[in-house]
Amino acid sequence: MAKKIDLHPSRRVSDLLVAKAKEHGTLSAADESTIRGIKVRTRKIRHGEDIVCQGERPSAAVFVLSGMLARYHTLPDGDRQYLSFHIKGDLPDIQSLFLRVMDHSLCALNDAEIALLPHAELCQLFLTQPGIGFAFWSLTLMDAAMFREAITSNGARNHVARVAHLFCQQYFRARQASLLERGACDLPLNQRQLGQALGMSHISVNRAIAKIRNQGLADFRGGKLVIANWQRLMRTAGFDPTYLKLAKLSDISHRRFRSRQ
Amino acid sequence: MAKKIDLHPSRRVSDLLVAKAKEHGTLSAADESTIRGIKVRTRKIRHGEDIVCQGERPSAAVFVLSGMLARYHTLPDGDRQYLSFHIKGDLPDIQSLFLRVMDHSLCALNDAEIALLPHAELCQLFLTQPGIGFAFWSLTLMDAAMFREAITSNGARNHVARVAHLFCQQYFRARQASLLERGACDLPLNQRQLGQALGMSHISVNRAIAKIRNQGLADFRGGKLVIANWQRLMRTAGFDPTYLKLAKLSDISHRRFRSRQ
DNA sequence: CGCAGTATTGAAATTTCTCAAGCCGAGTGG
DNA sequence: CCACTCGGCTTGAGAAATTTCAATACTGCG
Repeated sequence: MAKKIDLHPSRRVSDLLVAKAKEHGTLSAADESTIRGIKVRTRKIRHGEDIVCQGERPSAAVFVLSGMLARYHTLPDGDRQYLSFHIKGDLPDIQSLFLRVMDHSLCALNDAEIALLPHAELCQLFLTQPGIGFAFWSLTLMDAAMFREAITSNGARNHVARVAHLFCQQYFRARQASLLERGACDLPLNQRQLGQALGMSHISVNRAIAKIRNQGLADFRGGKLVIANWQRLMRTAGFDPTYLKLAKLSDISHRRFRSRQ
Repeated sequence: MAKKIDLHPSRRVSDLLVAKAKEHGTLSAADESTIRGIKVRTRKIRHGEDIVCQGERPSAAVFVLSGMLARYHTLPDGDRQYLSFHIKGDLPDIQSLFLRVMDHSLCALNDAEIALLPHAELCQLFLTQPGIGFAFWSLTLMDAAMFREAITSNGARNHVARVAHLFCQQYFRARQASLLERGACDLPLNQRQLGQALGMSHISVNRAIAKIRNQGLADFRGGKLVIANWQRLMRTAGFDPTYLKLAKLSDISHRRFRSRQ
């Protein structure tokens, strides 16, 4: 319950946020300084703790600084369906800006640190600098693309491919975020939780992992994912990272400038 | 392939579009007239025809005027995974504005009519009237909420509930769009396609439908969905329409006006 | 009338889940 | 240092769910 509040948000947060926005477009100097002007609070979250719950109406958006967060639905029988996993640099709930209530919850899978970006400030930001708004909009769209991929994975892939696909996605995203450590990345889940993400029993998860391991594709244990053969893993997963690649927005700003003249 | 192009886009399209945007916020007179100023082309699509394909980079967004559209992934083996179904008033691919390439395809399930909104115009619109941008952003967020719900449905619900849930969702949305005809709505899919949406075989779909029918909850045949007992259907589906309800945005504009002063 | 696509049904084959038991490694306390 | 516990991982085997295969109706339409 120790929700420590750090009152002097380090420059680190702004740097990260600017970097994130820059991934999706070129920021003007004004854009950048506006982003740096956002007043953020940081907060430490303990392993397993909920950050926002289904049904709530938060007034700030979460920005992940470290650790891994997950979104999940709570089912009538109390069981969970995990929907997505989030790493440093992600904004897992900007949609809360525009949706009335949370349709799902957000929790920390390990000890994590987040920054809170007040909705009011974000709104203001988007109104005055629509370019920034576009960058954030893009983020929510990639989110949707990941959900689509999950639908397909859970609906149409066999167990091994399903697990392999999740591995690929997490590994790929961790690499994009420079979070790899000697070919490995964190994935602080147990097999049961993996099953709750992939719509399969933990036994099936175990057997799928065993196959992946035995075929020398990857290893996963104790919350660490180690890739052994990336190419073959991608192939058995049917993983195509296109859906994770955002438009550079150079294109968009192009269009923008053109249409302004 | 007869892609008829209607060169005098009726006021009907603008009316619909304005109505759509108004669902999510209050438009100023200026906003409204700007929307009405968008130059649209309308197009008739034939049953089964693709409108945009996976891998393409469209330059206009689709607005559904009549008929039903579907988004789907094409799997390596050529099979399909349907991701969502869209009715009159939907904008099934605004995300194409910001994502580099389509990660999925869009097709017509029956004969349909669409309007094409050029990306350039939309961009321009969002830049000058961010309020409109917010309304459209909201739409993509509800999209994501529907995807989340699909993940949970396909991952955690049994066959009967899964089918029932899809029925509930489509019926609910059709009602919102005033598309009901004496308690029934169109759902121009066969059982096989239903299976490709829900991650189950067409046999299982058939048996699930049979149960739903025998229990007097609903009937589905020949592309028509008739609800017999809405309350009980919702209950067996575990359907909670909260995720389909967008923020009225009165709230957002509130925030906006406040933060401007 | 007959065709083509769709729906329905039964039964076998397969996958997946549930249940149950044993294992392993980390942390704890004697 | 060792016994103990706890959570997570692994494995086997029977039960249940699901898919596949195959055959038979149904329906709208030319």
